[in-house]
Amino acid sequence: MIYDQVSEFISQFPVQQLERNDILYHQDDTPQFIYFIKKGLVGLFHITENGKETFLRVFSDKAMLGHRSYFAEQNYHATAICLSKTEIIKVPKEKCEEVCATSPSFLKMVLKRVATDLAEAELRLSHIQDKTAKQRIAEALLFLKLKYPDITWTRKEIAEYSSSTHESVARLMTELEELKIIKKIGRDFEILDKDKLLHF
Amino acid sequence: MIYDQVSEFISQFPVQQLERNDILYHQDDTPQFIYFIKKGLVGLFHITENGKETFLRVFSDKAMLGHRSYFAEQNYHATAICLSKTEIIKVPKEKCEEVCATSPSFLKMVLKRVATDLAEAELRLSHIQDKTAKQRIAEALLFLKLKYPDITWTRKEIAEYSSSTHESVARLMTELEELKIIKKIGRDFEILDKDKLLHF
DNA sequence: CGTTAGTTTGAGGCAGATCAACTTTGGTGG
DNA sequence: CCACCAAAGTTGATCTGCCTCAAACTAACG
Repeated sequence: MIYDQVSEFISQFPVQQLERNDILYHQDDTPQFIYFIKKGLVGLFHITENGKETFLRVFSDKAMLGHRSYFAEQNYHATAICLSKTEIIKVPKEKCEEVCATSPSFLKMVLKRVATDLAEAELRLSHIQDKTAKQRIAEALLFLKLKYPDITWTRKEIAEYSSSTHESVARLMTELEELKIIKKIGRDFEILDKDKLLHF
Repeated sequence: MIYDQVSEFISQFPVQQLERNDILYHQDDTPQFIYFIKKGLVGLFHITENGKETFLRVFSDKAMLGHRSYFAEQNYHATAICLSKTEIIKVPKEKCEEVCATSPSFLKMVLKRVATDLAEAELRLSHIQDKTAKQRIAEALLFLKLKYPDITWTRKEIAEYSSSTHESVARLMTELEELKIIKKIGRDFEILDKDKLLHF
């Protein structure tokens, strides 16, 4: 775990309290920090010229973010937005160089993380060809709700994660409720039958 | 450049001659080597259960491959296939550990490469939502032909790179020829008007 | 040449995006 | 604590891009 490895080091930096919808950094900005989540949830979203959003990654407790751009030596390719109350530690990028220099195992862990994320992104790419929108939405419901059960995911977020639209998500959720596979609770929902949802 | 950095080290390993369609490694296999291309072209393809192929990455002279799986400590998530006559150097993975241990700058360069590829994959994901199949095919034609002009790309390869079908590629190419934007030459083609193709 | 992998073209169908109108939810401020 | 209202969700109707299937053609290599 990267966080545990560097927890002592990052404890020297102040913790910042953020609310839902607060922005850590904007697409196209130049990296100044690497961020660590002490507690909370952050989403990474890419926005195209004509306003289409794609939900790229989720970060939760002890996750690091901003590292991809930093190590690629690029501006941020996406925007990081808080999905809940979140406690963040910002490490100035100059300090990161110190860590990289002193701890080669840190680099190796970051590389492992990024290499894993690359496979995930490429498999999602392949997935889009292969599965119907309904299947992708079903999988997004499973992934988001099982992994992050405390968040009331909006239809829009689910759609942007599954490469679909909020209308299609609403329609499928109605269908899934009739089949007793999920149960809607206000704007939230719970999963009643994992297996049926997985093999939908 | 990673290759130049390690060229002396890898020169101790034999060069292997491969032909078009030869396979470097198969999806799901466990990594045993890291591969360096001395000369030639290799494509990385993911195949889903029901046989849909996605063209993930292209590797040319001096490129490294197999590193993602090695550093993620995963089996290969895709298959590497030669797109032309290719000279390959295979470095056993035990030897890689030596390099990583002795050369921290090597790790940093690999991390930069993988972090860059991650952005590219995620932007392609976002792209699929945003652009029509025609636009994506036009961009694939540009990318593949301008960057690797000596290859006669098949319609299938272009389709798998642009998340489309070989029929749609053929149709668009006919249309683009009528508009004098490209010119078909046997199975190959050349680009007559870059700008029009880019803004199609 | 003959063979086969690759290409082209047509016809048809449908998944799911889009647009629009209406309802519900849940936070907030009086 | 309730009333309000903006944001989120629902549902219907429509429309079309492009995928799929099929069949005929042709380039290129041995």
